[in-house]
Amino acid sequence: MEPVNLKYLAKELGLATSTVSRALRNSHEISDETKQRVMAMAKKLNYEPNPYASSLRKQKSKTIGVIIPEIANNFFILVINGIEAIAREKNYHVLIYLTHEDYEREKYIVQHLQNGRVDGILMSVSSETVNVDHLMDLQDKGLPIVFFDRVCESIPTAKVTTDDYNCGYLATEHLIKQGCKNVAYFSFSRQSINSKRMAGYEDALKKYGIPLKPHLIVSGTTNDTENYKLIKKLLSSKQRPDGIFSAVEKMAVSTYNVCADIGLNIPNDIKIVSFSNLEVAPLLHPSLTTITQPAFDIGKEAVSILFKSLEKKNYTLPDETFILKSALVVRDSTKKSA
Amino acid sequence: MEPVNLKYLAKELGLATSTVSRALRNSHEISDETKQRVMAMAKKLNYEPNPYASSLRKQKSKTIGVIIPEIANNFFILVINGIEAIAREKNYHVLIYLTHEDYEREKYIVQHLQNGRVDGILMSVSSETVNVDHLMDLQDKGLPIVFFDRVCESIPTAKVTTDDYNCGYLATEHLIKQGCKNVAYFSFSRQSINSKRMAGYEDALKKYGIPLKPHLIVSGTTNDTENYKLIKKLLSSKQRPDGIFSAVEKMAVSTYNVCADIGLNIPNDIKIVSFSNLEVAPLLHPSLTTITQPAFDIGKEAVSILFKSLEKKNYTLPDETFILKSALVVRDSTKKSA
DNA sequence: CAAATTTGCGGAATCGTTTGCGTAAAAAAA
DNA sequence: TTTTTTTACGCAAACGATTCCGCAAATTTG
Repeated sequence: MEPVNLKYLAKELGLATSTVSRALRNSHEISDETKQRVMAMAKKLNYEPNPYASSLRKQKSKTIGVIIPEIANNFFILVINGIEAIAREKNYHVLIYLTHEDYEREKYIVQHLQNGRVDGILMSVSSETVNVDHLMDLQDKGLPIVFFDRVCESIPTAKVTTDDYNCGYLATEHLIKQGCKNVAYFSFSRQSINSKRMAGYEDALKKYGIPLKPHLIVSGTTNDTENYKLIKKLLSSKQRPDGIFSAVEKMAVSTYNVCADIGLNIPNDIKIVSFSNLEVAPLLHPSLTTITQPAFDIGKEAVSILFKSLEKKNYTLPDETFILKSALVVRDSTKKSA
Repeated sequence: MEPVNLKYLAKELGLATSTVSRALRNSHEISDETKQRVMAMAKKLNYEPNPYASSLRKQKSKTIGVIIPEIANNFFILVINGIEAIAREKNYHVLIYLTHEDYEREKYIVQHLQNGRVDGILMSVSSETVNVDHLMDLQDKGLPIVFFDRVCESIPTAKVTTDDYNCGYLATEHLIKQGCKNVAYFSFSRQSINSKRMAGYEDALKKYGIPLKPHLIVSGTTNDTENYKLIKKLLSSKQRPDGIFSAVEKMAVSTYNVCADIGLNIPNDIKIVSFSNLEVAPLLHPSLTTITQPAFDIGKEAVSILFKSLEKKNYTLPDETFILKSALVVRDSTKKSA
C-alpha cells in the first residue's frame, strides 16, 4: 500500500511537492484554484503530514515536556489540566515524564530532552534535587524552561509559585490561635523547595514565642507505609504535638490514618492543616482545613509564559518569580476543642 | 554554535557518519577500538541523537499515545502510572491526550494520530462515543490500539476491562441485602461503556423481584454543578431512592455533597456504593463502600499487550477481552440502619 | 601460494517536509 | 509596444540518522 505523503499527492495532482506543501500551508504564492484542488485531494486521500519530517526540517517539535515528581497527586493533575487547556488551543502536544522524586531519574530525563524532542519544558523539581547542573545544561542549550511550585531559585528563568512563606505563616498562626502549643511540621525534604513554607512556620512560632522543637519536624518520603510509621511513632510518643502543619497532602492523609488507628481524635486531641488540592477535603472525617493552591491557574500561567518564549524568537525568559495566591480554607480539622 | 550531530562527531573523529552511527548502535561491523573512540567522543561532546531524524528514517517513534476522557480521575491516574512504569522500562515516550468526554475532540485526536507520531494507542473512549468510524480508520492504517475500561466492542482488537457485569450485580445485591428497596443507578451515559454495569444492576433487581424504575436511572455529565442539581432534584423528591449504585466516582462525590446540604444521613436515610479508586474513600464521612478496580494493573496489562504488537512484526492484536477482577470493599456508607 | 572469505569502514540514497532560488507566463507600468 | 513587476509554480538542497552497497585490507581456506 502506497503511503499518502506529499510526493504521492503531488503525483496525483500533477504538481510539484513544493507546490502541494505551500498550498496546504495556505501560502500566498499559490493560486486559489490550485489551493482548492490540493485541499480537496488531501481531504479525499485523508492526508496527514508526517510530524517527524516536519519537525526535522523546521527544527521545531510543537511539543512541550512536562516533568513532575508524581502524577498521583491532585495538585499536579490540576496543573496538567491547566497546561493541556492552553497547549490544546495552540495545537501543541504534551509529553509527560515522572521523576518519582528520584534525582537520577530526573537527570536522565532532562539529559534526554536536550535533543529537540521538545521545544520547551515545564518542571517541578524532585524533592531529592540539590545539584542543578543538569538544569544548567538545558539553559546552555537554549531550551526554554519554566519552573512551577517546586522551583529552582538558582536557575535564571521564569518561575511560578504561590505565596508559600505567607501560607506557611498563616497556617501555623491559625493552629496557634486555635489553641495549639506544640505544632509539628511535615514535609518531604528540607531542601529549598519547601523551605519557604517552613520559614513561614518558623517565623510564626517565633512571633508567638513558641520554641522550635526539632523532633516535631518530620521529613517523609514517597513511601506511604514509611510515612505512616514515622507519623505513628511521633503521635504515639509522650512528646506528641497537638497541631500539625503539613506541607504535603500525602502526609496529611497518612496522619488521618494514624489517628484513626491509634485512637486520636481530630481536632480534639490534635489539629491539622495541610497544603492540599484534595477535592473531597470537605467530605473527610473530619473535614480537612487546607491551604489550597490555584493549581489549574498555575499550570495555565506557567505554560503561557513558556509560550511567549516559543512564539517570539530571540526572547529569553526573565529570571522572575510569578506568585499566585493560595487560600487557607478553614474546616473542622482545626476546630477549637470543646 | 555548531550542532552536535553525527556529521560533527564524524568530522571530529575522522570517520564517516555511517561508521559513527553503527558504532553508537554497537554494530558488529565495527571494531571494538573504533567503538571505544566513538563512544568516548559522544560522551565528551554530550551527543544526543535527534529523535525526529531517527523516527523519520526508521518509521518508528518509540512513542505511545494515551487517549482518555479526563485526567482528574483517580482511576485514569493509576492507569497512567501503570502505563508509565512499563513504558519507562522499554524506553518509550508517553503522549497524553484528553477528550474531555467530547466526541468531536476524540475524533480530532484520533484523526491526527494517524501520521506516525505514535506507534500505538491506548484508549478509553469518551462517554459520548457511539459512532466508531474514526477508530476503524486506525485499524485500517494498521496502527495498533488497545482499549481499556471503556472499550469499543465492535473494534476487533485487544481490550482490558474488569468484571463490570458481575460488579454491577454484586453492588446492587449488596444494597438490597442491606435493606434498600429503591435502588438508583448513576452513570454518565447509557452507551455500551457502562452497559454491563447497568445490566448487572438490572439483573440483581430482577433476581430480588424489585421492579426497575426509570426515574431512578440518572445520567450525569462532566459538569459537577449540573450533576449536583440532578441529584439534588432526585433526592429531594418524594420518590427518592434509599440506595444508590454509582458507576462513576464523580457522581458519588456529588451525592455526598447533596446529602450534606439537604440533610440526608448516609447510610440511615440513603445508602451508597460507587465504582471508585479514591484513595481517601475510607476517610470520608461516612467511609464510602466502593467497587475498586485494579487500575494500576489495568494500565500495565493494556500497555504490555500493546508492546507485544510493537515488538513483534506482523503480529495483529487478538480480538479478545482480558478481564481483571474488581473488588467490592464494604464500608460505612452501606451500613444497615440501626 | 592462490583463492575464498571475513572484517571494517566509506559513499550515497533514503525517510517526508520545508524553503531558497530560479523562471516562465501573465499583468502592470512605462 | 517595450520594460518592469507580479504571479504561480518547479527544482533541488536541506534537516539528521539509518542502511543498502561496495570495496579495500586482513584473514582463513584449499
